[in-house]
Amino acid sequence: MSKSPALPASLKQLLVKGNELFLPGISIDCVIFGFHENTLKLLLLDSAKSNKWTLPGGFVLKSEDINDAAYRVLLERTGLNDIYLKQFDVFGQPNRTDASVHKTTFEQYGSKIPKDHWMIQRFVSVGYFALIDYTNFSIQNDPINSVYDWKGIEQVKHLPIEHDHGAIIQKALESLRTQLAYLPIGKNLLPKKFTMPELQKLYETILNKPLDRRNFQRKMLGFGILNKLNETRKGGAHKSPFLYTFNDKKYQKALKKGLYGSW
Amino acid sequence: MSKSPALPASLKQLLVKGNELFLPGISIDCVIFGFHENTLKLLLLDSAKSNKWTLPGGFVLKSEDINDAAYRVLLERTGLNDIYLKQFDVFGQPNRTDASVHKTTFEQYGSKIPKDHWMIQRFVSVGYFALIDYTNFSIQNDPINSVYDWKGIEQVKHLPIEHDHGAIIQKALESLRTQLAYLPIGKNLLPKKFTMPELQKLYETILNKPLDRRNFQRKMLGFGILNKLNETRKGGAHKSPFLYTFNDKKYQKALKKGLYGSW
DNA sequence: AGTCATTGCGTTACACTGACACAATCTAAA
DNA sequence: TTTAGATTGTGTCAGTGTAACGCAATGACT
Repeated sequence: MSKSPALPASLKQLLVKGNELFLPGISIDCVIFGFHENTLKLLLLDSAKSNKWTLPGGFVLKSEDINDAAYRVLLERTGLNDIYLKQFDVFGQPNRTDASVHKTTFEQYGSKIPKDHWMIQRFVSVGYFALIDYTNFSIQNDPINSVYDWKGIEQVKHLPIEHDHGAIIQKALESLRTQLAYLPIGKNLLPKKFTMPELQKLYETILNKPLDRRNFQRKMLGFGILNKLNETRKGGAHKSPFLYTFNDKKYQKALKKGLYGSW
Repeated sequence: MSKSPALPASLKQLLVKGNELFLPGISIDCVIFGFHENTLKLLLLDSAKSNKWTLPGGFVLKSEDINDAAYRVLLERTGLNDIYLKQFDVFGQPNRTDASVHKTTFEQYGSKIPKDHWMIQRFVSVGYFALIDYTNFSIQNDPINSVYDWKGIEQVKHLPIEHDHGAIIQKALESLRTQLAYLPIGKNLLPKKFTMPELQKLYETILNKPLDRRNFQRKMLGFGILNKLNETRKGGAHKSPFLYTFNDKKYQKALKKGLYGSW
C-alpha cells in the first residue's frame, strides 16, 4: 500500500452509505452569487486533484424534500444559513458528468469506487442559485474539497470548470437576468446599508450595460422600497453618498408585481 | 383467479422492464395547454380506476436526455410531435405521489406490483408545459389510461386531481404568466390565421384581466410581429375582423428581448 | 330597412423615459 | 489653507408610450 492521506469522513460516508442514504441519480448544484468591488462573483471550489473548479453540490436524502436538501447542502458545505435560494433549471444530459473525476478523487486517498457504485451512475442535477451578502460571509474550508474562492463572472469564462458546471453557471446567470424584476437581488447581494451608486453598479453588472445615474435613482426611489438614512458613506475623494436600507415589506410586495421599467 | 381485462403492453413493460429501461426515481409530467372558445384549456387524463384526473407523464430512458424524454413522452401519449415544450419546475417533495394509485391501476388487471418495485419508490418529477394548437389536434386514445379530455383552467380547480398534479398545474400557470413576455404563446396556442380579438382574448385569459381593445391592438401592431391579411373572418352578427399571421422571424427576434409593455 | 353588438381607426390628457445641466461635497494635492 | 478633480444630489425638458374614451363602419338577424 502506498501511504495516502486518510479518507475524509464525509467521503467515506458517500462511499459506504451513499446508496443507502441518498436518492439514486439525483444531485444538487449550487451557484452562489456575491457582489464585491463592483463585480458579480461566484463562490467556487478548487477540486483538489483535477485542478478544475466546481460548484458546491450534494445529494438528496431518501425522505427529504429537494428544496430542503438544497438548503442543507449549502449549510453543510459553506456554513451559510437562511439564504435566498432558488431552483432555476434541471440538467439531464446523459453524459453531463465525467465519472472518472470521482474515481480520481477517491484514488488520491487510496480508495477505490466499486464498479456500478451508486456514485458513478448517471446523475440528473437540479440547479439552484444562491444570493449572499459578500461582506457578511467569510470563507471556511469545505468538508470535501478544501479550497473555496470567489471568482468574478468574467474571470470564470477563462477558468477550467469541472463537468458541465460551466453551462450551469451560464444558465444561472441567464435566469438571474431574465427574472431580475422579480428577484430580491438588492436585498440579498448587498449589505444592509448601501449607497445608491452601489445599488446601481449591481444592476449594471447583472444587466451588463451602463445606466444613467439620475434616471436610475429616480426610478428606484419611485418604487418606494428604499429607506433613505441620515448617514453618508465617507471615504472617497468626492461627495459622500447617502446610505439606504430596504423597506422589506414594500420590497416584497413590489417584487410580486415585478420591478418593471426599461432598464 | 378473477377474470380481469388483459394488462396493456405498455403497463406490462413498466412492470417487467421498468427498472431496467428507465432511470430510477425520476419522472416527467406534462401540462398541455390549448386555447378554444376564449378559454385556456388543459389536456388531462381520466385515470381509469381512481376517478381522478392526471397529467400525462412518463419516465426517462437510461441514456436519454431528459428534454428528449419529455418530447418522447408527449409523442407516445398524445401523438403530438414538434411541439413547443418547456421545463418549468421540479417537484421533489418526498410524499408527493400516492403509490397506492399505481397498485390499484395494476390490480384492476389482476396484476400486482412487487414490494419495493421500481415503480412505487419515491419519484422526483420534472414539470414541462406544452403549448399546442387546439384546432389542429384531435384527441386519440392514450396507451396507458384511456380517456383524454380538455378542461378549462377554471374548471380544473373543482376537479379531483391525482397526486400533486393540481399544484403542478398551478405552478405551470404561474410560470406561463410571469414569463409571458418571453414565450411564443400566440404562435403556438392559436391557429395559423387568427383575428386580433382572438389574440386579445388569449392574453386576457392568461393575465386574468380585461384589456382595452384599441390599446391592445396598437401595442401588438407596434411590435411589428404580425402580418395583416386581406381576409376577414365572417360569422358573427357584427363587423368581420381581419385575419393575421405571425411574422415568425420578427416574432422570434422580438421574444428574445421580451414583448414588453404594461399589460 | 332597421337594430345591435362588434370592429377599425382616431384623439387627448397624462405619466414615464432619456438625455442633459448645475450646484454641493469630499479628499488629496498644491 | 486653498484649489483641483471626481462624484453625488437635485432639477429640467422634449419626446415617447399609456390609459381612457369617441365615432363611424360592418354584418347577421329581425
